[in-house]
Amino acid sequence: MLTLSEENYLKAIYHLGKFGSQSVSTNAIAEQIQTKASSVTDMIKKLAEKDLVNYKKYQGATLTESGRLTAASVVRKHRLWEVFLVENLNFKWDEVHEVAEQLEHIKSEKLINQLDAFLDFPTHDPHGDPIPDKHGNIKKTDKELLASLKPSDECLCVGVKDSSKEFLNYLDKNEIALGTHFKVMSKEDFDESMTILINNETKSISKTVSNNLFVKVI
Amino acid sequence: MLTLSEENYLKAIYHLGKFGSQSVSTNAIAEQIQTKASSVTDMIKKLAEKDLVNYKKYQGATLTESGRLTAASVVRKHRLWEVFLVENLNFKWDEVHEVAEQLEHIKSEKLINQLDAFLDFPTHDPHGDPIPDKHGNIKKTDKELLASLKPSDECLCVGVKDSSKEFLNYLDKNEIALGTHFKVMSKEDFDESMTILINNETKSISKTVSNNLFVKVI
DNA sequence: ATATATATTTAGCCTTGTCTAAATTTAATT
DNA sequence: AATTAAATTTAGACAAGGCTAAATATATAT
Ligand SMILES: [Mn+2]
Ligand SMILES: [Mn+2]
Ligand SMILES: [Mn+2]
Ligand SMILES: [Mn+2]
Repeated sequence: MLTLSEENYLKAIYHLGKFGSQSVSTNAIAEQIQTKASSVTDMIKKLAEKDLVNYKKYQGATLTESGRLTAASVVRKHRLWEVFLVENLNFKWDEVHEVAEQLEHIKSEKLINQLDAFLDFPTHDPHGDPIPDKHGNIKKTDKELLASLKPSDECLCVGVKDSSKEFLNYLDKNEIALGTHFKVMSKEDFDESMTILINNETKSISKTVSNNLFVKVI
Repeated sequence: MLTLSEENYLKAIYHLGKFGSQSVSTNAIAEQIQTKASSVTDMIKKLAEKDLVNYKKYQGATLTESGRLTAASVVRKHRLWEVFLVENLNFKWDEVHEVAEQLEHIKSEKLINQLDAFLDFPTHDPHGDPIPDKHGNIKKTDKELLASLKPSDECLCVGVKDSSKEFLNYLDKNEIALGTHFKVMSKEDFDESMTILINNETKSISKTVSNNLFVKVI
């Protein structure tokens, strides 16, 4: 059975290295987990010992199959809890993350599978991120960044790349949520800002924003 | 903010010493928490430092008001989660405790208050134990041990004193649950076993059993 | 190819919470 | 009251997980 700390390291590698398939640097993990590189080295060694990561000195780490499965399970729990908080406990999408960071470490097969059923087997969390199934598989839907669209393109908002409180609050203020319909009106060459039509209102959004919104073209 | 371990020590004192009002011995805490007396001494000192317990060498510990409130909050969370697991996630009353032991340490005011509302403000957990309100108060209902009743007394089962898996399984097997109606038919002088009427069936139960069932006389 | 900068690892220390063994205090018996 | 037993505390050690500073390896720039 893994500790909370070990689970967090596996999750970091999972997120930073394409589900753990790509090598992730010590520094990147330290940044993600808000710790020091030296602590990361220690922990990676321990995880390698337990056959959860592949590690070669100075070459970063990837997840083993066992490590990937564990990380996916933690992510699954995180996202299912986020759904529960929003759907049943009146949390807003910018309030769920910290609590889910705690709940994702609760150990009970039955709990998570029953929660999954209770929520009617959701496929995505409140930020549009896919929920791994109990075998760690995610079926990836095709989505792209709003920034990549051209004038006259229409799409639905299906996810956020940055799910920081600040960005989510910005979206709330501008009445942008999952499912919101966008039509690209124009794109400024100078700074790549966009004018888009939302609910019959035109709004100008910066490149930073369009680069952090996932959409599905329709 | 307290650690998981500190919370568990406070809870132990709360449970062993009448909500922490009575002095609890080092050994009793060690037994409850499954640790060694020397570890308890260390932790009690730390909690006294933080003004959560009153401690005098060799005299055991009581909870301060602050400690009592914290302990009650942990117990509140534990019991609310138990209700959730039984009511919404298909857990049986003998399956909830271990998971609640983990969930009780999740830190979020909003989470627990929303959970309380979601469950419609339950007053008792699946074992009949009262749920403290957000101020740590419990309104105690009058209940007594089945063992104290006399022939011809009738009552409803309102709680279990021992909520071990073994006892709960025994009750399941004998179709005894919260709300079950009992009528005492006779009491054996020799071993204090009782014959009671349950669902029009007479059953003989040992003193051990009648001493662990809380009932409300009607 | 060499020098410099950056990334990573190592070494040594710290805190939390635990343990065992020894010392001390309190409780129980003679 | 003196002795023995039991409970409690102290002393010293350890593992987990973290940190800082120093050493080493890799990457970048001259
Ligand atoms: Mn999240
Ligand atoms: Mn999310
Ligand atoms: Mn319980
Ligand atoms: Mn209970």
